Amino acid sequence: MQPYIREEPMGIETILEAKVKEAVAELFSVELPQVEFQPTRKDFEGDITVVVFPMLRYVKGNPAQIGEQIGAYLKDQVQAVSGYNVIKGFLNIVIDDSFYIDFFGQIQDVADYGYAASNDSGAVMVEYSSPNTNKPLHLGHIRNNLLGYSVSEILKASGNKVYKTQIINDRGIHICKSMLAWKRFGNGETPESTGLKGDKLVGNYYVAFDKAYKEEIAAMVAQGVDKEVAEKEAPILLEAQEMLRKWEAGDDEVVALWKKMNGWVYEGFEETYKNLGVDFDTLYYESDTYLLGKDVVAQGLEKGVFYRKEDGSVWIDLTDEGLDEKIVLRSDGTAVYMTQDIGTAIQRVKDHPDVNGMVYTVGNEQDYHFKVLFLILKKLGFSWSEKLHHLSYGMVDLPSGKMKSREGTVVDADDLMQEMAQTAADIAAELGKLEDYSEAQKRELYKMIGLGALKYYILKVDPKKRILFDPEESVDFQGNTGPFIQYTYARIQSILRKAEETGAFDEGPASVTELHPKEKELIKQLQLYPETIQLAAENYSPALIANYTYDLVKEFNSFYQQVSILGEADRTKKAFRVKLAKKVGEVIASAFKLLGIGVPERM
RNA sequence: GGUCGCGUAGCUCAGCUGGAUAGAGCAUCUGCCUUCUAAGCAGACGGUCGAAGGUUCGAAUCCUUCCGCGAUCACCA
Repeated sequence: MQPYIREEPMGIETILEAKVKEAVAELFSVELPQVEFQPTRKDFEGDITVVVFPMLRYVKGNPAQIGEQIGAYLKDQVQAVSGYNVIKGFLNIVIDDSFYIDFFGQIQDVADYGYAASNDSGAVMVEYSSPNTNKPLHLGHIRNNLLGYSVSEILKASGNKVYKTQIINDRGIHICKSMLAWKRFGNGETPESTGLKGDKLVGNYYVAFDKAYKEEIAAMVAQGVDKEVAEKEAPILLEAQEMLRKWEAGDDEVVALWKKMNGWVYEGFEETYKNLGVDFDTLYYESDTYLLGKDVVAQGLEKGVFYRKEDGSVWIDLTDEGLDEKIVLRSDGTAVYMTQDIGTAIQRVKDHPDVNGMVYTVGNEQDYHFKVLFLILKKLGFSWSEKLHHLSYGMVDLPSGKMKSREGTVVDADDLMQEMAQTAADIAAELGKLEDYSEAQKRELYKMIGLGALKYYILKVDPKKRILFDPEESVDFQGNTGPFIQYTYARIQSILRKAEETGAFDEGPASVTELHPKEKELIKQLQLYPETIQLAAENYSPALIANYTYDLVKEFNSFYQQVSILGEADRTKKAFRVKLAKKVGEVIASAFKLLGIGVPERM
């Protein structure tokens, strides 16, 4: 989406900042570098508050008195200021209803209100998901996908061009383990023959490998072999390693099996991504990129960024930066993880020359890796290295501890989504809702609500905090939740349908001249949407969007409860309230779109 | 042990570059469906912001130390 360029309505802060400076210059002959504002607390009269204390560095005197003088000046000089009061060092300013009415008039027909005009600073590539292909996706991947997708949407809304990407870890010892186990124990099973999703089938063999491996170790230990030796020399492990060597050598049989099983996994992943509602613009495969980066290492050696040890391995010394020495090429000349990531980053810019920044959505267990990666790219002199960001997020843990695929202690992504939809269905049945809907309509709605609950539950938390997920305790559908917000949206749509039928919209151009306090609060909250998007983009934090939306919705429900919309006798007021409700609905839908959550017409 | 992150109500979380009496939801308890959808609204209860120092007119927020939890420090990815 390309937001069109337009004039943003001028915020009250911008106006007041200039006027407060003017007041201080006039009254005290002092230039103020900046003015500090905050929303007025609910227990005081006013809409916006100027904090006087910071001015005391420049203006000598009593804060209450200074506030009083500035207040009087503003009321006299600024049309939008209709009153003020001073409590201690806080100047609370009352903004006239007409200002908010005008503001609403300016935004009510702006379709993509809140979105910034596109900037020209180049595209951002956002990487997320990036799974291994030996097992199905689980709850940890869900957090990763939701964050990556949402941050992409937020960056777009804040004016950036975005490429969504992932690097699929399709090669390595892990997939060889699944392949070997399938070859040994699989009896030719396929997704078709078993009715299993491809990723699930392959994942089962990964577990089967681990079981056989552990049995071999136990048998060897029983025969007196040292445990550590057994772990390294168990025949099944040696065979898997041999398989990896054959793959790297391009062995026909191994490569064919590898293609077949990865193919199954991709079909399974595709289904999961589709259900989860995430997508990608470009894909990278590790099998294509794992050899990249070696030539860059050679260049780095020439430049003196890296150095070679006697055994031939190549390193970078980051001790000056407070980090350690890090290997970038093995003594046998093969690439390590870091080599690959250096090469892949450079490749991405080659493939997409407009890319001027990248976001890596990867768990915080890799904080150190990315710190080093970014530093290396900087030392290699790439201009875009300044604009790399590791979107580091906390792990999703179970009450029993870490999720481990090998041990089967994972919350499966497909199962979880299914359960959430089922919970939504149970609640709807209990409340006796929408009995006139067809089964297909219901199924679609429950999926939307279930996913809304799950996505909101995960995204409302600050990304860097770890999440403890208890499968025994279901995700809430009440209070600060996705369904609560969806429900409010549905209520608004219900009003709009009725307003349409009764023609409540068409009351001519005349607008209200005064606002109900709840209407004023709503417009103030709407005003915050554009800056919230910018803040969320700067901080790579969907949680800010979630919290904003919750505040807006809470405010609307309070308004809805206290003020009649369609029951209002005054036709002008009624039309205004309908339009206000419509705008709130649009912003809810817009904000939820940034979170990747849908909104229902009814629920 | 070194480095990084986190620690706010019984539970889950907000709290922007320091600003007024630290806010929500869940849970518990009270009211509100003959008026636009009660997955809602209004209210009660609940906190030495991990601890101690420091900077400041002012600290949950910044600095130092300590405690607790987690991650990381591989010629693994």
